[in-house]
Amino acid sequence: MANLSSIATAVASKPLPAFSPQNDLPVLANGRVHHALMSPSVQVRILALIDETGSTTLGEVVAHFPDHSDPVGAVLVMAGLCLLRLDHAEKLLDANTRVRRYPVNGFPPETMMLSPPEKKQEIEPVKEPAHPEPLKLPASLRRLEARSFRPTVVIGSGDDRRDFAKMQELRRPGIYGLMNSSSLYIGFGIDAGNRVASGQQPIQDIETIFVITDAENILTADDAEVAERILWSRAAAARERLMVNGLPSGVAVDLQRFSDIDAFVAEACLTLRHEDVLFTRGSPRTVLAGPRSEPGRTAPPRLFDDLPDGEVMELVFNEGRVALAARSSDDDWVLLKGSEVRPEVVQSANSSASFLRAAWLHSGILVPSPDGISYLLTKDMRFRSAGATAHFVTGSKGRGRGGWQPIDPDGGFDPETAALIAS
DNA sequence: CGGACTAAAATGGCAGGTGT
DNA sequence: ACACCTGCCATTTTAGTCCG
Repeated sequence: MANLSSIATAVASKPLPAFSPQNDLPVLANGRVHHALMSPSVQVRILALIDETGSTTLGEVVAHFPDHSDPVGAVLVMAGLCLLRLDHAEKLLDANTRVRRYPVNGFPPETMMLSPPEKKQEIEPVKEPAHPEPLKLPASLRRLEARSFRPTVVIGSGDDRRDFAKMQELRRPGIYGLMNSSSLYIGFGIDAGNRVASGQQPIQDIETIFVITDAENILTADDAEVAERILWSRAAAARERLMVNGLPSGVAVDLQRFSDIDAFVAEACLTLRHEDVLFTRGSPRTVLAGPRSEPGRTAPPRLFDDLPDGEVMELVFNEGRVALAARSSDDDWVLLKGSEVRPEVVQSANSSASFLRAAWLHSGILVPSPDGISYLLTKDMRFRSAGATAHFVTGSKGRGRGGWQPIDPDGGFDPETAALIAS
């Protein structure tokens, strides 16, 4: 359930980080940087220096602060809070190192920077290896990269949607949800924060908005579109609210990337559950796992040797691969389990062909065949047209209604047919 | 801020080209 | 002759922009 009071409680219960001169961690609060090297006037003078021409250099900063013990340190403190950015910070710092606001016309993300330890991830300019030890590995060992994405979930009320554009960590590819008491809109944006703040409002009386971005900002726009389709499916399957928009299209994606993005979305869903926002029904495990497939996609269960409803059609393609589908009507096709699916997808194919391969391999609906040259469908899956079914199976366009030939399910001109249907 | 309008993109279908 | 791929098209859906 959407419960704003619970959100407020969660925020209020978080202890404010204590900032003291002894504490080396800089803190941004009420628009002001608190740190031993900073004072309000130093902060304002540095920013003014940058704003004169859009950038300045460390040399100019030093020249303008003859009375300051460590003006460069002050700049680094602000850079550490993502208020400033140093060009080519990976090189040696010198008087020519250029300093700008972060990222371009960035505005301090205001109240959102209250947890400096989290922000450490984004500190590019300050090169201080936090964990020097773990970097060294014995030659005999190899470190495996864990999955790549880590969600940041930010939530607010519909009335405050403009504020989402003020957070730099939301000004990047991400996904979002707009909720009122009965409906939910799932969307994605290349600039998620801005999209929420100034985009069209597709539903009435929005009470709650949440935005999910990647903490390391390595989620690309394409990844975000994949995440959008995954989140939509999860929310639709949860049946807690009416989905305003239809199934997003997603983009082409491979299995490993899909799995990484699914894990990213799963973690965000679990977070929303903990805050009592969405995904509150069922067990946490169910929330993490998500649905096996998109709602309405799985056909009704069929017993081992039951024949499917409708006319059974056969598609032979690609050097003898065979797929079977039951056609109930022109817009209701069920691809039967056991059907072969070509692993490859042609370049001109629509995104769904590759997306569904990845999604169904991920959930076990599609498995490699024993001989390894095809995928096999393990469940009856529903499609909206003959062309879409063929498109998925062959991984290519061009096989419309005509590719499917009726067969006689009771008997067979092909002895393998019955086994294929029943398998 | 939000509704109305416009632009852009995705979908499924199909004709036609290409290679075997 | 056949299977398969590409690219175009009409239609539908979604995103973006303007303006009161």
